[in-house]
Amino acid sequence: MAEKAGVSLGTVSNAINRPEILAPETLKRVRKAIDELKFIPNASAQTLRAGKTRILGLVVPDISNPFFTDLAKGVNDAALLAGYVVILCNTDEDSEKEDHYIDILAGQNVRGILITPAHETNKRLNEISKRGIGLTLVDRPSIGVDTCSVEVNDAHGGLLALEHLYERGHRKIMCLTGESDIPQVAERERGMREAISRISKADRPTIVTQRIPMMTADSATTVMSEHIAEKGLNFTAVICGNDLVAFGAIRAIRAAGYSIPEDVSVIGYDDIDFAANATVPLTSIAQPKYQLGYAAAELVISECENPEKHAHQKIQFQPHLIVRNSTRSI
Amino acid sequence: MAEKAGVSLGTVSNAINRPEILAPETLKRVRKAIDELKFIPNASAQTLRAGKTRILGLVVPDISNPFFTDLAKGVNDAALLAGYVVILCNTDEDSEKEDHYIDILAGQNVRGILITPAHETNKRLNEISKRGIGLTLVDRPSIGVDTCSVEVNDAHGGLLALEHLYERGHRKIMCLTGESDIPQVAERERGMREAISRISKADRPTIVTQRIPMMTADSATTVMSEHIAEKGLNFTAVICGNDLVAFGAIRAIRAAGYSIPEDVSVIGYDDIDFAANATVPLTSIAQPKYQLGYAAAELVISECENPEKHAHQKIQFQPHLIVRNSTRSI
DNA sequence: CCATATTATTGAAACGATTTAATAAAGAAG
DNA sequence: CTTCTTTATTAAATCGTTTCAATAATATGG
Repeated sequence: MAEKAGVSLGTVSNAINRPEILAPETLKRVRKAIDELKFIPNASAQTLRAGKTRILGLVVPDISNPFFTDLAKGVNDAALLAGYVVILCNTDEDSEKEDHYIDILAGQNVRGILITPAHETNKRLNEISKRGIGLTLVDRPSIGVDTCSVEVNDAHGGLLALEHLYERGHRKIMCLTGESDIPQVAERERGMREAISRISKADRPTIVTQRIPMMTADSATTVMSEHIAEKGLNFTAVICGNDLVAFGAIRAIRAAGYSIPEDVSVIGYDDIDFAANATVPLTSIAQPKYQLGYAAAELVISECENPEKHAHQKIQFQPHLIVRNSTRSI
Repeated sequence: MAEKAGVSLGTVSNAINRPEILAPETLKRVRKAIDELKFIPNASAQTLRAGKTRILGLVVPDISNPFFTDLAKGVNDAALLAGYVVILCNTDEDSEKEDHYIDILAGQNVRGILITPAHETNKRLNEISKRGIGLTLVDRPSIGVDTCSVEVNDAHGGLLALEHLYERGHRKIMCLTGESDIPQVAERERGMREAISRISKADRPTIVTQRIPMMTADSATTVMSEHIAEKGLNFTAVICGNDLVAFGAIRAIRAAGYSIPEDVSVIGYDDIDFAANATVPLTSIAQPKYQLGYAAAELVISECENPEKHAHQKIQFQPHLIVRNSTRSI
């Protein structure tokens, strides 16, 4: 240690953390020694003593999905500004991997965790808070857990999608989405039902729901192909769980010899950057991805820095419809 | 602490790290207590004792680019397998941000750093190694720095692109790419020159190089629009720095009233997932993105775990051409 | 049945910082 | 010249783990 300056290590600590209490002359001497020895405090020791790091954990189901990429960017930027750093955890929608990562993050003493749980709210989440780790749910409502959350009005998104198709004359609509234990999926379906209930009974469209195991293009292609093979094209429009799913569905529909939007209208969700550049520019429900991440990071950080006077809050953004060429009137 | 099992903390440590030396009965008891108390070892304390963390830093210029997303996924997966965790740093191609992140990572005592430097090799990189932090260059040759590197044969990629266009009759080719201080950009141009040199002198195509400040779609659109406005369409094909740049270029070309591939052939680089689903499915040079990240992570980890008998190595992958609809014969 | 070898567990030191209480030195007041 | 403040510095405790030497318990052999 830097007692090359002829002082005790307590004084060194003071020189770094409370320079004002040192005699100017001593301070100068210590600083010189610090410089000469290129002394850099050991973060682990500091953490161990203080019990808190400046690390956040971000747990997402699929970092390949540009939605989460943009979100992660928002988180990173907000974190950097506050002097935090982010550990990225990709779960591939696998609950076990999710749990494993949560344990690792807890072990790393992260100060806060931002998570989009892959499935229904994870039991482990309660333990996180109990451990004194900040927690914010991202793009998920906070049901059953007492935390902050940042979400988008999914019911409204579902409603927008359905109304759009209804107005264009579609009466047989497929909903190609994830498992119903995903709160978000459930919410959007609720919004769709709400939209339907507003329509006069005689004219109500029928919905055929097709669930896919993973929210990826490949998964969507497989399920859609099977559906068409078994039941034919028993719909004129598809509402997809996200844009990747929409791309996958389009691929399958085309492979079966149909065209978009001539034979089938397709609507995506998230409005990722590529939606505009897709083979058929994709009609989609836009969400403020970057802002979602940014706001979420600000929330956990505020919780971390001021745990006692922190009140959990829920920020909700509104989605909106972007009409492009993948949907048309019939 | 978990002396609920009625053992000393030394025994708990043994139960976790060298279970074979414990009496089976004791082991069972300790494990039960660990479960019940949801005990997770404190990484800071472990780190303090061991003098080393199990954290890697990944520094990339643009996490929004699916190329880096896939790469990051590879890094994460390899890291998870070895019990490491990854801090993600996005620099937006900004050297200052890059330096700042490197300092932060050093302060966090990361065990190793994986970096794709935005510009010419960063001076700070030498300091990293000196500090005993593992270092591997990703998707960049290691010039001037003594490290491991994982790269793709960029010269060959450039050659493939040029040969493809030459074979299809293109003789006036634009190269829309980044600053020449990016080694990768330089390498690809070298490959293109090599391809040209193989062609009989009379028939050699001319190359007009247009550099863009950032490797993003927006940046490409701006530069391409300006070029067309000033000089008209003085080329029949464009070789782009990456697929995002290609999308941006296509947007500008279309906005100017031309069609792809009728008026201009466009070739991208990276073959990101969306290349196949793009408005015009994009011809591109494919790189093994995930493997690149995976291999890089394995390299740093091996360096970290065995610093003394580690020999720096350079892994090189080969790119290959994927022909789609954005290029055609003239 | 004792001595020795073997196995299982424990106690204490160490890692590197922060922090608090204690001490030493200097200055002011009586 | 004491005594009391004030200021500057230090010694020691602490954080949660790992590790090694020491001890206790059990088994083996003579």
